[in-house]
Amino acid sequence: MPGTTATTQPAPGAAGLRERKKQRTRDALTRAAMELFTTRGFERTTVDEIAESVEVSQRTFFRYFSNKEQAALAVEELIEGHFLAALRERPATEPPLEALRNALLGTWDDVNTAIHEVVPLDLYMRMYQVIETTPALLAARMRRQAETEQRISAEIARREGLDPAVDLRPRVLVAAFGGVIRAASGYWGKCADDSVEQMRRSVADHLNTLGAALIGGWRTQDT
Amino acid sequence: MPGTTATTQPAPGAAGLRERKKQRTRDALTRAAMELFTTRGFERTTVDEIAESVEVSQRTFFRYFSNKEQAALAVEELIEGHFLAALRERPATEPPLEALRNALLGTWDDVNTAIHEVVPLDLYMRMYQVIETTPALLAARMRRQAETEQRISAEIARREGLDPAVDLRPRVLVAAFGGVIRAASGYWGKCADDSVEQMRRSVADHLNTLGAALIGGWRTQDT
DNA sequence: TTGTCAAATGTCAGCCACTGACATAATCTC
DNA sequence: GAGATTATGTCAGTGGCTGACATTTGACAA
Repeated sequence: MPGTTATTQPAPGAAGLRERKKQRTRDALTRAAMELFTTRGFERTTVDEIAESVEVSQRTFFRYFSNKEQAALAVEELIEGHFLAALRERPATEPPLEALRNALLGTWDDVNTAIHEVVPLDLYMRMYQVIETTPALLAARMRRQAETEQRISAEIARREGLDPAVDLRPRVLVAAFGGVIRAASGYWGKCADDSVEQMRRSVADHLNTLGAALIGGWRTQDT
Repeated sequence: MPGTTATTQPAPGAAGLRERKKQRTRDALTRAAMELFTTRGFERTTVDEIAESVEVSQRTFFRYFSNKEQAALAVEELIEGHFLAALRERPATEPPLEALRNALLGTWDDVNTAIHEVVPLDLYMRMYQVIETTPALLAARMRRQAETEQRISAEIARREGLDPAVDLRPRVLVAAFGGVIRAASGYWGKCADDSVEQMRRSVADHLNTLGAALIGGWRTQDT
């Protein structure tokens, strides 16, 4: 297999040639996949076609992606990875919802540039539409999101010094947070020509609404 | 295809012989599938094996279930169907979260008997474990849950006279509600010998917690 | 009962996602 | 440059899923 190069963490600057080559084929594969998915549709694109267009064997494709869906969701995975990293670096003094909010809005630009290193933005936007209308992709996405929410909850619980097995508040908060994101991006997806900047504002607004209901610290003793 | 007999709505008493036969094979298939999945595991069970154990062709299996996952999630689908029906019948005077809560707790027993008409309860409980540990099933489940949450949000919005495209509160509330359910059932799944009754209590408790933050009506003018 | 229609099932051929095993070729390390 | 690592190609095979068509089975009326 192509070593365990996490999709979310491209090697810093210049690792060995081998690593750089792997990163290139991975990017080429995701890009080719997205290109094909957006033109021909997800199910009407075969893995062989993707592999062929990068001049790589089908087997190699499956060494980079455990399945066809993963290639389609590579960018979203990248985004969530960035978000999680940002969250971990929020100062411990911020109350939960504020940390989530700031992590999201604070890395918005970083994320955009990171995406752009792999695919042009409009390709990603078209891909977004395909995902929204392809059952297999929706399922795969939901699953990943559930996993991510799990990790986020764990991080929130850690920050607040709670036992996530007992106290459900982190989970509930994150579920609500996720709900806002999903609702907002669902809305965004429908207005085809909305800019990314607009979405940022939209999300920010909705998060404010949520805040009214859930904001505030949970710590028993305050520092 | 075997007509559009909704899985969630078994014919009342005695429809034609044809209908009854269909229902019987459908139940037999789900039961056989669950039996095999719980003993052999999901991926190590082939559709041919399921079909064969009911003495039906593989093709017929796929006329009842659009894919292997659906057979594994048939019971959960049944449950969510019941819940949604119950929600629609809650009096319009109840505020949102209370309606959700009452719909859930009020149909608990109905649901249990409905399940029992198809499979023994302990089989369902074992199946629950399998789902929790099988990626493909988690993905399929998440997807269905997302769809259900969507429908629930729509119903809440309707009750409250809100436009779901504009006002995100229904979505957020339902997301939080779903988060509680998922967290509670996740917890339930881990304590192998917990009774269903215990879970009912657990869910009820956690919903109370949530209530403190979100309960109350949203209507602009109260009746 | 019987004839007719519609719906359910079986059979068969085929596509495609995905995997294990082994051979080959490209980097890395010294 | 030799030898250890690691990525890639090739090949054969399994299994999910579908379309097409023939066959059976229950529904309904004459």
